[in-house]
Amino acid sequence: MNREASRPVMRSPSPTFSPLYRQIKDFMIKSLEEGEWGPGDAIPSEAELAGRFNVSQGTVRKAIDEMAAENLLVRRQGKGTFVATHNDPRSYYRFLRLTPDSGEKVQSLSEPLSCAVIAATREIAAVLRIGEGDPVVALERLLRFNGEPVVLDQIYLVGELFQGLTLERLRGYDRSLYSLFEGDYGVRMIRAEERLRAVPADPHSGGLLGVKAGEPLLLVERTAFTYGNKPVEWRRGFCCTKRHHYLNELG
Amino acid sequence: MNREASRPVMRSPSPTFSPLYRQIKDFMIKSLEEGEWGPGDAIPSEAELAGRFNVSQGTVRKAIDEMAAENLLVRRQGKGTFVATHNDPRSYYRFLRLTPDSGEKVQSLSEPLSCAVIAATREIAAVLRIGEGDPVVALERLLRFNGEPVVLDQIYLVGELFQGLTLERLRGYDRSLYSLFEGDYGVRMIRAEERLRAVPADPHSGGLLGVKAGEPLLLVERTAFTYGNKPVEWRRGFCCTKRHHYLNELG
DNA sequence: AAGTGGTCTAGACCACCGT
DNA sequence: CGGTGGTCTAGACCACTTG
Repeated sequence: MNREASRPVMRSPSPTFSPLYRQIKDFMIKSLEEGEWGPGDAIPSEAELAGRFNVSQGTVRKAIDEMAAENLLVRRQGKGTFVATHNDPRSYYRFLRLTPDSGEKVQSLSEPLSCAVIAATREIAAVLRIGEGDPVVALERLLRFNGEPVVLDQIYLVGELFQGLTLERLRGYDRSLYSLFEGDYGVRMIRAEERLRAVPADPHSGGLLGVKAGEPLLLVERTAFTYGNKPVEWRRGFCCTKRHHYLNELG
Repeated sequence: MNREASRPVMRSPSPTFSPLYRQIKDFMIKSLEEGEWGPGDAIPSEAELAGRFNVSQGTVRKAIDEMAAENLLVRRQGKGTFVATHNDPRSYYRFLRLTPDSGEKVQSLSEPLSCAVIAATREIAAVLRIGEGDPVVALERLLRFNGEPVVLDQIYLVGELFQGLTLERLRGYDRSLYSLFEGDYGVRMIRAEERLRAVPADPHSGGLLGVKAGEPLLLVERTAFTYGNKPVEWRRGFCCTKRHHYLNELG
């Protein structure tokens, strides 16, 4: 990547052209994917990377800027640039949009109910892009806000990636699920899509959330992706929205 | 803003320090607020602005970059930089998250039902930060997807800003409401917050949406803001989510 | 060809963090 | 103090649009 001979650079009239900073970004993302730099680690300094890629600091900077905007990296002035991690208060609630109507900050607590390996149904297989019948870790958990049950989550994970996950392990963990996934299985969630609907409570979910069957619940279906846009989690969350709501910012 | 004498710049050990590019950004936002550059207009070129502010092009560029990231401006290579507008297919559905389950693109059509000036209730006044009893334009409309009624919106607008809005005007308009607000009243929505809940249908909304009273509807409450974070619209949307859902991307 | 935004460089200096 | 990211400059050249 320099002005001289040794460049993977593709210049000008080429359909596959991409600017230097993007090539560098792609390379760095690959480094993240391959675990060369792990969550929480400091990556090399801008000057170091500029030297390594034989480009100016400004070009490295632009690559890092984009990755920071995508929450892949976190910059800290004077200290360095770090691989983002769910094991960090700052990004702890990045994927949790449910909040109390009162606006207060309350403590949320996850109560795991069950955890088992099952065979992927056709629906699960389609979402996770695996084969029907392939192993899937299915877990159910109740999310409480200040002790009050608010969300019942039914979570399905690509079995291949989460072998050995048990109810005991989940029970002994006090941080977010994604923090555990990242730490124990090296699977980092970087993006998710959620689909929301209003549905009537069934006896099972209603019972756990303290609402009568037939009463409205907010159903949040989430597909979560790791590097390379690979879906690794599908979950259904049944939310009681009597005293809580799903908050979304439209930019 | 130069290295010489004539600068509003505040340097170094100052609690109110802000970098040059941010001062330029603030100045440009003020220009937008004051209508100096209207929606759809081209703003001066980067070189022109650099000369005007007496800074380098890179500094202006950084200011514009941020504004483009916030959807205030739109860059078009070779043509110029333009003030964002809702009257533009590209940003037409920027605030509409409801989509058919099938994933098809379908035509949505707004059917205005009523439009009147009312006195702000305590709740409306609080959200819009106006006085209780102040004039508010209240309008109700039905949103159809492929003819099928899907959303009933109850919309409240700061009366002072939307004087003279009538049902006839709404009926004769085929683009988005925000496009009309921007064109007829010079009020541009730049940001919104939505709060979602599941609620039982009442006879009124249920009737219009074709669901029985008591059946679950998705309630979307939106507060929309114009420049300076000023709330100018509050709306409640009752959505039938039998064949549609609210889609959200979590970055 | 002229004008716009997009990329890249080389170098300067500042702000912040740790030792 | 040295090392990090953050800001800013001046100038070069490329890519895209329009006339």
